[in-house]
Formats: sequence, C-alpha cells, structure tokens
Amino acid sequence: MFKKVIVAEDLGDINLAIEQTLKDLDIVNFQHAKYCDDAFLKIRKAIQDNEPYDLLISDLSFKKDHREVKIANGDELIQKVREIQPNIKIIAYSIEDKSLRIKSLFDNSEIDAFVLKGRNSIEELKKAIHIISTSDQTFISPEVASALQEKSNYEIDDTDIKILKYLSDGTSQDEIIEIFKTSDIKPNSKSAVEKRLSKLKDFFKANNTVHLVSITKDMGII
Amino acid sequence: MFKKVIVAEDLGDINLAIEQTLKDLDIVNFQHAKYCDDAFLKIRKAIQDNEPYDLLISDLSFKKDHREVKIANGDELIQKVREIQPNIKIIAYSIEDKSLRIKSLFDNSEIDAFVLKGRNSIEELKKAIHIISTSDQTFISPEVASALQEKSNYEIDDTDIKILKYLSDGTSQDEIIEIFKTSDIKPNSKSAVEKRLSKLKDFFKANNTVHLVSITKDMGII
DNA sequence: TTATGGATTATGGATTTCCGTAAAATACTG
DNA sequence: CAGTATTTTACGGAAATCCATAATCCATAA
Repeated sequence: MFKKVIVAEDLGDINLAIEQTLKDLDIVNFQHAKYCDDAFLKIRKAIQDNEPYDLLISDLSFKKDHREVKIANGDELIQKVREIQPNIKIIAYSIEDKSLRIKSLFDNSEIDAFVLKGRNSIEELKKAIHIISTSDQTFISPEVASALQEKSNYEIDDTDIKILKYLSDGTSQDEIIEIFKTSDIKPNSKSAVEKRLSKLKDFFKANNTVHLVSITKDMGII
Repeated sequence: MFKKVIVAEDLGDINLAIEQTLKDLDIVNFQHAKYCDDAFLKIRKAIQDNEPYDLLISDLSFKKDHREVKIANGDELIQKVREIQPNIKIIAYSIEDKSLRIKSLFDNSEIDAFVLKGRNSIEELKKAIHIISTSDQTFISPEVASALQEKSNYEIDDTDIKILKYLSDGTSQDEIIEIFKTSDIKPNSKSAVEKRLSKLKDFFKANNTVHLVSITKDMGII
C-alpha cells in the first residue's frame, strides 16, 4: 500500500471526502493542494528531499480565482509530474467523461487509473488505489471504460485543433490563413485549410462549420 | 435554525461534506437524495405527512446514468418544489458560474441563496444557512455576486434560443426557416431569421455565426 | 537525370451567408 | 378612419464558404 500520497483538488468538499477515504485505507501520510502549482512544488521538493510521494490523486479542472497560476489544470500537472518523477503512480479523479480526454491521459501521460466522480465514486477510488498499489494494472471507471476502445483519432493533429480554436474564437478562414502565414505554420494556403476543415467535418460527421465547432466543443477538444 | 433539511446532490463526496457541515450546525434531521426525482418525492411526502422540510439544498447538474428520470437537473427540481411548497427555503449549491443561469434562479425560482462550490465553499454554505434561517435576506457567493447586477438580457427571447440551438446542431439557416414554417413559429421569413442573428451577433459581440454559437455555448445559453 | 507518388497550392464556380434597403403587413394613436 | 410607428417580409448585391479539379512542388528511387 502507498506510504505517501498527495491530492490535487480544489473543491473543499471533495478534499474532505478523499481525506476520509485515505484514512479508511490506513494512509495517514498525505497532503492536499488546492492549486496545481502548489502540488507541483510539493512533489518536486519531496524528490529533492529524497522522500518522494508514491501516489498522486489529481482532479482535472481547477477553478480560476484571483491567484495567478502557471499550471492551470490537472492534465498539465500530470504531464509535468510524469516528467520529473516517471515512477509515481497517478490517479485522475474527475467528473470529466469525454472519452478523447480520458484516452489521451492514458496514452500521453500514462496515468495508472481514471476514476469518474459520481454517485459511488468513493468506493471506486478505493478500488483503484488497491489495484494500482499491488500491481502494474490500470484502473478505469466502468462508465467510461469504453473510452479506451475508441479508435484512435490519429487524423487530428495540432494544426487541426489550432484551426478549430481560431474558428471558435470568431476568426474567419481567410484571417486564419493570414495568421498561419505570418507565424510560419506549415500548411497555410487557402485550400490546405479548406481541405483540413473538410476532413474534420467528415470525421466528426458535421454538416457545416458551426456544427463542427459545436461538436468539438462538446467533446472537449477545444 | 432549520429543523428538517433535505439535500439533493449526486456526488457521494460532496454529500459526505455537506453531512459534516450540517452536523457542525447541530442539524441532525436531514436526508440525502442522489436523484432529483427522489428529492421531489420525499418533499411531497413530507408535506402530506404534515412534516415538511424547511430547507432544500440542491445541486444543479446531475449525472445521467442507467436510471430513467423525470427531473433531470436542479433547476427543474427547484422550480417544481417552489410550486408545491412556496415557503420552503432553497439554497442552490453548484459549481455553475454562468451569471445568466444564476440570475434566472433568483428571478424565476426565487431561491434564497446561491453558494458557488469552490475552495472554501463549506464556510460559505454555513454562512448562507445562517443568514437565510434568521431572516428573509438572500445570500450569494461573492465571486458571482455580480451576476445579479447584470443588465437583463431582455433582447433574447425563446425564438432566438431556438435558432441558436438549431444552428449549433448543424442546421442551415434555410433549413431553420423551413422548420419554422412547417411548425408555425411566428417569424419564419429568411430576413427575419437573418435579422435576429444579426442582432444576436451584435449583442454578444460575435464576429460571425461560428463565434456566436461558440460564445452562447460557453455562456450556457444553449 | 527523369519518373513517380504524395502533399501542398491554385483556380473557379456553386452555394450559403451577410447586410443594407425597400415594400408590405400589422399595430397603435388621435 | 387616416396617419404614424413598428414589425415582418422581400429583394439583391457583396462577401464568405464549400467543393471539385488542376497545377505545382518535392522527396525518393530507378
């Protein structure tokens, strides 16, 4: 079982519940961080002190408030923690149920478990902790398990997402092309952007651009 | 202080925290409901038994699962509870920070308090309970207090929202006009719809239709 | 070098959206 | 009822997009 745990979670209520859960599991050496930045600093310090954490439980979305932060969400935190401590076990604990995001966490950040916050998620969290503490298996909440089976969206790259973001931001296609040209992004011709848009519409089964942006927003891609 | 309280909240974690909060306030007679339907039935039964609740604390968004439900979210629950028990005090406890929705809760459902879930919301919840138990004042979390000052968006009516929803659903303007004509919705000419869209774009400072849908989605209007 | 295939870019026309103006219908007022 | 104001509808040209095809570039291999 884990000896030293850190929880990154902004909601006070949920921190309370996680605290209780960890106590139930006889884990007494744990700390909270209500901001990603704080969590990262603590993890880095623990490494330097040669007393690293062996488990990170992290939420994905964090409320913005007056405080200025470097790491704005759990995805980034997880990514950065993986870099400085590759062997730490990571549980993402979130209400997020968009399959693309979940899949990306397993694929890109190699999280060990994804627990979906819900009516009985405390039990699931316990289960996840058990499984990943005793083996190298991964755990995922059954409601979203299908996310991992999704056929990979290899067709969508960074430029596509950039285009989608600009579009949802009110930029016209012509303006996007201009921006791409001035900032030296590779495909920057009118027809190249049009072709990509056409592919995206095809991929997401969107009738038109408005629909496309609406769908990708819903999916949490942009 | 309140004698009998019901909490409508699906997340197990938060239920745990609210439970603790109520105990801290020496409120021992309280019940949870993880579904809006259950909450409504309990409230109705309590009225029939002549032992009505005097406080409802309700979340706004509830996860969908296998179970089929009549009341899908907290907004509807609050509305229906107000109808059958006008004198009950209601606290909306939610992570929702869209000012339009919050304003609508105060205006249309006459909630007594809105507490924004956040890093220290437990304390705010206690404060809200105190204030509304001893007076007819309302309470709103300071982070979103500005929501009540928002100038009313009188310009946006039901038809506008319908148009926006159709648009985000991939329907073209021409198709929308067809739909309006076949279902006898008042303004159903090409130019009428165009004018409305133009007004909406003006109102929301949107550059184009894609932008407009993106903005209104973010605001929670559609 | 030349040929080949893939990716990028260019072109042009069909369709849709955008936006202003004007006509028609409706409501409101004295 | 006439006259004015407001809303709804009609029209048309400009702009943007959609979409198919053709031309160009470029790396690799014969």
